[in-house]
Amino acid sequence: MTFHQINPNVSVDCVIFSFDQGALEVLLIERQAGNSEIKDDLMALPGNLIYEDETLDEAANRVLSELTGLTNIFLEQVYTFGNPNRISKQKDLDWIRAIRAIPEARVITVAYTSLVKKEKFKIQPSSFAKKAVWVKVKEVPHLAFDHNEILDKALDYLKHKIYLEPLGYELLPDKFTLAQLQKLYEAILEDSFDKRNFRRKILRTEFIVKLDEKQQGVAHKPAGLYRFDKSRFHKI
Amino acid sequence: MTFHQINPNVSVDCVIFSFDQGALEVLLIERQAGNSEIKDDLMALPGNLIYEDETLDEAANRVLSELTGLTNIFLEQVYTFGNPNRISKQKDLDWIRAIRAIPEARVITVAYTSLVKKEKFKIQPSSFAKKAVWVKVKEVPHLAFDHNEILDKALDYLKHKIYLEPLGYELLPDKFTLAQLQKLYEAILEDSFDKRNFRRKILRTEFIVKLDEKQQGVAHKPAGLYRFDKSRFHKI
DNA sequence: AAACTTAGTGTATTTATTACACGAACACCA
DNA sequence: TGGTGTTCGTGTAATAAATACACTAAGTTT
Repeated sequence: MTFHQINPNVSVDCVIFSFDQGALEVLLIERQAGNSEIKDDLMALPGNLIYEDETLDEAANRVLSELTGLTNIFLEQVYTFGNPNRISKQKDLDWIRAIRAIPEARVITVAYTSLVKKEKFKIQPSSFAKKAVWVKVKEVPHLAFDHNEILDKALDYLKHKIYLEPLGYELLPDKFTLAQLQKLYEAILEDSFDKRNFRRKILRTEFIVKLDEKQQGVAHKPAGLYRFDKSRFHKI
Repeated sequence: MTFHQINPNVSVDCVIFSFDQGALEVLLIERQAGNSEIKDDLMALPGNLIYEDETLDEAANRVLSELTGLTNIFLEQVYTFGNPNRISKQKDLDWIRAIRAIPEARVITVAYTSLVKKEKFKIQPSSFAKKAVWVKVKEVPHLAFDHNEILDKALDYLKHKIYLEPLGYELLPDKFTLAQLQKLYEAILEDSFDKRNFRRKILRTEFIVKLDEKQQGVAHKPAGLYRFDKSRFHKI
C-alpha cells in the first residue's frame, strides 16, 4: 500500500448508466460520513477528490471502484463543473466538514460517464458509501451537491453519443431482441419509433447480427435474438 | 481594484478561432515571464490560473480579456486536461518557475473555445503576453505545455458543432458570399463539396437570407451577398 | 380450441443526396 | 473597344433514406 497525496481542489464524479426492463438507470451511492455520527439522507453520484499522481481518467476509475466495486469500466469525460458555490446546501457542508481534510477548499469536479451491463457487475460499496444502488433515471431524487445537474449533462451527452456509436453494445445483454434495442433507443432519446422503420434502419447499419436462436419462456411468439458485431459498425 | 485569491491547481485555456481568406486561424500568445529575464520562444494558448471566487466560465473570459483584450466573447467549455505531467518540458518548467507563486503545484486546465470575427475585435495583449497573434491552424507550431493537444480537441469540437449550429454566423462578416461560407465549411470539416449541392443544402435550411447587394471590386462576376437570420435556424 | 400477446414483414410517397457542365457578369488589358 | 480571364449561378436525373401505415404468424394460457 502506497500513500497518495490528495489534491484538495479537484474531484471526479461518475455517472454510470445501465438499462433494465425498458428503463435507463443510474448508479447512486448513499453517502456516509466515515465513522462520524452524521446521518445523511442525500444520495450522490460516486465521486471523490483526485490524487496528485494520477490522471483524471485514472482517478475516475479508482474512485468508482472504491465506492461501488466496479472495475475496468471505460469512462469518458463529459464536462467540468466549477461553480464556486456548487457546495452550498447545509447537508453538503456538514458532510464535507465531517469527511474532508480541508473542508473549506473550493472543489471543481470533472464528470465522467459510462454504460454498463448491470448483470455483469456486482456492486460492492465500500469506504464511505453506505450502499450503492441502481435508480431509474426517471425516479432520481434530489441529489447531493450539483449532482442533478451533472446527471442531466451526462444524459445530454448520451443523446449525442447514440448517433455516433452502437451504444446498445454496452448496455444490453450479449444476446438481445430488436424490441429491447428499440426500447433502449427510445429511453435514451425520449422518443418513440415505428417498429418497421426502426428495424430497417438498424439492420441497414450491419453491426447487428441475427442469431439462430429465439427467446424462451415468453407467453407469445418468441422474438429472434441478435448480437452486436462492433467491427461492422459504420453509422446510424 | 479588489484582490482575488488564486487557485493554484486549476487553470483555463482559451482556443479562439477566426476565419480569414479561406483559412481557419487560432489566437496565440507569445508568453513573457513578467519582468523576469526569461526569454521564451514558445507560443501558447491564452490561459491562466483561476480565481477562487469566479466560475470557470468567468475565469475563461477574464483570462482571455487580460491576455488579448478580447471581451464579451461567448466561450464554451470543451474538455479538461489533467495529466499529472502535462507540464514537463524544460521551457515550460522554467516559465512556470518564473511566473507562478507555487510553481510546483499540479495544474489541471479547463479548455474553452469560441469563434470570433477577426475584424470586430482588436487584440491588445497585456500582462505577460508579449503579443497576441492570429496563426493559421495549418501552420501552428509546437506550442507550450499540452496546448497542441488542446487545440486538436477544440478542432474536433468545432467539427461536431458545425452540424448543430450555423457556425458561420460567428465567423463570417455580416454580409458574405456563399463561396465564403462554403470555404468555411470546407476548412472546418477538412473536406470539399460540390458547389451546387452545397448551395441547395445550405439554402434549404433557410437561416441564410439573400440581400439585394453584390460584391464589389472583384475582377470577375460579382457574387450576391447573404446574411444570417439566426431565428430561422433549424438544422443542416 | 379459443383467447391473448408480441413478433415479423412490404409498399408507396416524400425527401435528401449525389454526380455532373455551361453560359453570364464583371474587371482588366492590349 | 473587344477579347481574355475569372468566378458566379444554375438544373436534372438517379439513387438512397425517411416516413406513414396494418395484418398475419407463433407461441402461451385458460
